[in-house]
Amino acid sequence: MMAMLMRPVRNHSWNVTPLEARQIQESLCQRVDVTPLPDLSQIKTVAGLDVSYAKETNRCYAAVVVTRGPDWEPIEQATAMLDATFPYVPGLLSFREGPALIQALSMLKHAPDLFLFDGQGLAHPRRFGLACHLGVLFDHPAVGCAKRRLTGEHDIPGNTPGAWTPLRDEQTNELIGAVTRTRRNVKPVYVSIGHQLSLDQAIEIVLQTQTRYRLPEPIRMAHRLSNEIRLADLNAEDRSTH
DNA sequence: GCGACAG
DNA sequence: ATCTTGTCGC
Repeated sequence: MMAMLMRPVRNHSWNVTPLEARQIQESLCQRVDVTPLPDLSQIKTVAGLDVSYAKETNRCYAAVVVTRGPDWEPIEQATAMLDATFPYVPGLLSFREGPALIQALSMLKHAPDLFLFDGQGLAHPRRFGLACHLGVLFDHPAVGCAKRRLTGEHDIPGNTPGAWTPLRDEQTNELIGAVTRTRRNVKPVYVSIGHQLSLDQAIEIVLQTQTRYRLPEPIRMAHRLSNEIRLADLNAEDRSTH
């Protein structure tokens, strides 16, 4: 029998109301582990994860691409198509994308050393963004790398690759992420802890997996793959309907 | 009531 | 995020 290597060590109902979703976040956020990894150089493979959607059908197309450093060439990929049962609500993204991403991860034959998500981790109103959520469910190292801000205040980082400024909760002054410049003359990205590493290490992962574009290579590849399977699915649907 | 708001 | 053409700039 084939062992399922990538499966959550804990789970919960995904068929919930927005109110219940917030309660789950407030409960699970206590399990986020910000202990630094003992040795970042032991991270050999990074999985980029992303989801695209079909406007009409509301279907989710999840993609995970496992890459190996130092060049971050893809070594394995997996996808999943699932109809969304939850709407997009700022702060509750993981309840929309989570089920499809979990299914895609379950298809992998090799466990990546770390998950890199297209979204926030701790830089979230309840400190439990997508990267924290799946990191905790899989009990696996995870990083959040978002293109836009969800919450927190910050200054603009210097226009030099690697430059970053703290993203803080203005009320508590808590450090929740790092606004990080990956390329000169390009808008910075929002990096935050997902699970089982430090903010410095999360930043380092994003910078190391970045090549010549704004976003880390694993995320770019997952983004492309999710779009590919979506377009393929929509084309197949057209051909069967006509 | 008004503005903000990952994907 | 998706729907969409061309267009400005390195």
